[in-house]
Amino acid sequence: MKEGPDIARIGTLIGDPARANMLTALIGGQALTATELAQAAGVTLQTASSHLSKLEDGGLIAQRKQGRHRYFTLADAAVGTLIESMMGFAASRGHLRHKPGPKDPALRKARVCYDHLAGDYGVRMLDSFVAREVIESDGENLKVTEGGQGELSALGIDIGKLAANRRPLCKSCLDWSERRSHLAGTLGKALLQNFMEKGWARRSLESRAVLFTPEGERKFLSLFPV
Amino acid sequence: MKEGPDIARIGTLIGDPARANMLTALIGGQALTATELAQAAGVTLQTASSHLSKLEDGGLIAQRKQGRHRYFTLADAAVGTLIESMMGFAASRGHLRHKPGPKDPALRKARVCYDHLAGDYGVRMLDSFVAREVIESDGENLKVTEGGQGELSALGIDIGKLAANRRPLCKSCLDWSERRSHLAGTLGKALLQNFMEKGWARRSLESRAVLFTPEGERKFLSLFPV
DNA sequence: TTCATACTTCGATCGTAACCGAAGCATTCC
DNA sequence: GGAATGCTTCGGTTACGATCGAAGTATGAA
Repeated sequence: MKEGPDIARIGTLIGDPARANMLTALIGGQALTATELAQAAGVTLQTASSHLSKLEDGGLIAQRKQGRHRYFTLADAAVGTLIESMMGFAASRGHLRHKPGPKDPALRKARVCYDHLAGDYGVRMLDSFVAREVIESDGENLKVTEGGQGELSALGIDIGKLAANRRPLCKSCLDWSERRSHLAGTLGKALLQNFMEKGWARRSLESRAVLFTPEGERKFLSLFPV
Repeated sequence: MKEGPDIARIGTLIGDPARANMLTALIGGQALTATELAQAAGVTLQTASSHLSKLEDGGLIAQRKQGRHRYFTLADAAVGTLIESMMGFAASRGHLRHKPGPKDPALRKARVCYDHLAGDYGVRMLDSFVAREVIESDGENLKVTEGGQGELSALGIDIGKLAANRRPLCKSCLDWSERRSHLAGTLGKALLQNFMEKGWARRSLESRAVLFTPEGERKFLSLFPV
């Protein structure tokens, strides 16, 4: 009867809260097991299994067997782009899931986006890298410049080791609170880890907020000027 | 519990076939009444009314009362962009709604996209306009050039009259079969109308296909070379 | 071999939302 | 005024899918 692409089908796939949680858990780019995804979605393993097979049938995710684990990832970059654009759109309509509260400002300031830094500070860091030509952004993709490698290793980041990983080194990730991009990928992960190892910041126990110490905040801000 | 934008909510809104049909009917940019949308969705007026209020609550559509009619439109351009990107994505996963059949090639060749020409011929026309600098495309948006106005009026298109309309003159619309843009807006509508008035083409009665006569096809192809 | 872990499949329950008939407003036409 | 049109609201039915317990399969460890 009707012609054209079936947007209702992918709408339905994304429309279930459990599946939406799984997909958002996967936009970090890391492969996750069924058990981890069940936990992220807040459902039992059986239910998660059913959701995962639906997402796979729909072409949104892919799985890779490894021993007795099954690692799930987004099928390709297009899925991540779609999810991110939907997040931006949802945010623009005021469809947020969090209840406004005292911890909200902290979340907007700095929080974990799966494994890397997001929020105001995350955006600021990427902006600063681009302004100082440590990272160059040719349209969509991000790349560490030749000169940038030295600056990063001065911070204690071993680029060569990170590049060996199959997960992309740099990735831009749309920030729903700032509506701008921040740095994801293994470099984004390594940087956040670096800050925590130096004692500049630690993860909040109750939420995804990243809490900076006074000294850590001072160093971070001077390291990444606007 | 969870933070971030609620993509599940807009997923659910788009995920219902009736609502998806309504939204796709609206991407042409024209305002439609509840009755027209009910017909497009294939449901009764009561059901349509319920869907429309949900879409409005979700910020996807807007309504305007006019006499005893209510005209519905997409809330803004961002909604159109989202729907189009979802259509492109759905097509890339092979989620099409039409049953493959004899009329399928005809649809890919030329069809109506609400009120303008889409498919291979639609893409070809826009490409040709851009190549000959009748229309210029600065990134996302389309604009008729100074020199282009003469060429269009030679075809029998009165640009001044079209520009008076509140609906945008030029609009690019992503083609799900070609995965490239074609020309929408009042100009796109006027051109298709023009072809049909000249007897070059007519709409198929069973589907959205546009059927060219042998002579019309010859003229069209020579008018819009690749 | 036996046990443990990781996950899928089956089966049954349950809640929600899509659906339409009927009735209720609002606006316009005669 | 009354009738017709356009749409919304209400109420009740129905169907689909999300959920989880229990059982089944596969891989790895002891």
